[in-house]
Amino acid sequence: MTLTIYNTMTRKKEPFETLDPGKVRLYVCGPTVYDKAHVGHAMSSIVFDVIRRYLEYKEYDVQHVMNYTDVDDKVILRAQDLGVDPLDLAEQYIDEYDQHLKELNILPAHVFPRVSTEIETIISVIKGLVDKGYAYDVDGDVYFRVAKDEDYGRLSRRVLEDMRAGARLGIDDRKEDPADFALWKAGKPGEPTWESPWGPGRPGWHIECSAMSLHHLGDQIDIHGGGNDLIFPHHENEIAQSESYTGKPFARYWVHNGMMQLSGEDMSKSTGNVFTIEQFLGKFDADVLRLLILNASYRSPLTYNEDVIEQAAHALERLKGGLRSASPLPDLDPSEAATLTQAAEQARIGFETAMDDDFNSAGALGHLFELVRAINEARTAGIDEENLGAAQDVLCKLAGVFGLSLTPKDQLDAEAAPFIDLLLEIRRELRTAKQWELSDRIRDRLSELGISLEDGKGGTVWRVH
RNA sequence: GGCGACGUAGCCAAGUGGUAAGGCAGGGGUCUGCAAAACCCUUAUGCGCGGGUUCGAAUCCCGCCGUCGCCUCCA
Repeated sequence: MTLTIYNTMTRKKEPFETLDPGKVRLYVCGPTVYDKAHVGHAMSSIVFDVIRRYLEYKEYDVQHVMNYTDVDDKVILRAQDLGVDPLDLAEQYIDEYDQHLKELNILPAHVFPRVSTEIETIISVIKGLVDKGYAYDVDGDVYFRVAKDEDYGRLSRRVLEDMRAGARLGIDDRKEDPADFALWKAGKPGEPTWESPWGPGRPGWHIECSAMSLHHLGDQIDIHGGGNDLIFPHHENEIAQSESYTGKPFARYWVHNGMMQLSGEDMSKSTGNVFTIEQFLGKFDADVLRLLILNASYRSPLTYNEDVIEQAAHALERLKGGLRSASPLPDLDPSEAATLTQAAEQARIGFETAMDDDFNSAGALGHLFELVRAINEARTAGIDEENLGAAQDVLCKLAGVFGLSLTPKDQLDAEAAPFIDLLLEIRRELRTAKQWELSDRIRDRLSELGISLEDGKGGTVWRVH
């Protein structure tokens, strides 16, 4: 089966072909670290994590780079407000985001470059652009000469003329063209600055990604990702910079995730202000956020509200339910095993077919649930552990492509288990004696403490809910 | 104003020409002492509205209505 990927550049799904066979160079634009990260940032990281996991599932060797923008207007402004050093502030949020990536079970990129550690490359790229006539300096600033790039605007399908007419900010008449953008900004007091051929200053926003991608992945990459809010101007400008500098096509596939709908007062009410990743993880499992995202197309805007979170939480319970252990019965119809094996195989094929179609995770998820049902049916029929386990392995492997851990919530201390078992033992005797009131009280009280009891044919099992 | 998305059941959502996946919620049932979980049945003759093309349309075309994003701060 062939993987097809929607390419923002062509606005079409295209068969996926890599520059080097079996190897994928993946660059994803990471956050500007000026504040706590919110679930929208998590969405982007999760989307590209799943893309990476699926590529690796298909046995591609993926080289993944994600940057942190630690030098930027927003960081500087925020630091000035707080009266702290901008780089320290950035460092703090980078640490936090690193932690979030772990908690969200996102595979770490192979390289996490930052502006502050890539100044050398950035300056040499800017220098190259100036030498080739694609950039010019004015009073310590360096601007990209948009007019010199005849392809400018082809990713966002914008016409240069319209952009000039629509220029909103005060026109800076030191620029040759209102559409020209900054590669290097002359330093101002209180800002972090570095020495450069144009005097002390700092990089503009767009140049960092061109430079980092070039530095860590080479002149050309397979996939460049980010939120669709970055298409213009950020990615458009990256293309202009990179291609003007190398003279080669930059990224083969431009992949953009849709925005999580977070703005507006209605939204803050409906979510109880669970916006930051920290807040979300304080209340819900990381798998819930994954499921919420994977249930929809990565390219579409995503509804984010309390209902949807609840639904995802319930859906997660159902998925986990598929992993419960067998309760084998002796008089099993032998065809059950064959039926289950076939269901697992169908789920695998369905999953891959969906994912091959531009990472259709919602379609793929449907196949996971179908497998869960088949597993549950087989368990009810009394299938043996080995056959059930084989199907559950398929479920886990496919769920793993989604980065779902499906692990139970923080299990109680191991010390609690014997006491729960003791209560169950007493309850069993009470039930034998038909002391329903007392036995139900144990069940109800345990439930309040977060332990669910399930009375089955083989006895009572408990789990944390 | 320019560019671009989207509108499928109570909610989320897949599905780009062949007769509507999946999840959540709801209803009925099996199991159970009662529950829970699980399983079975059930919930859109219908895909924003109106036309058109076609043997056949959620899917293609035209118009209208509505929601949203971007237009040099943004994952």
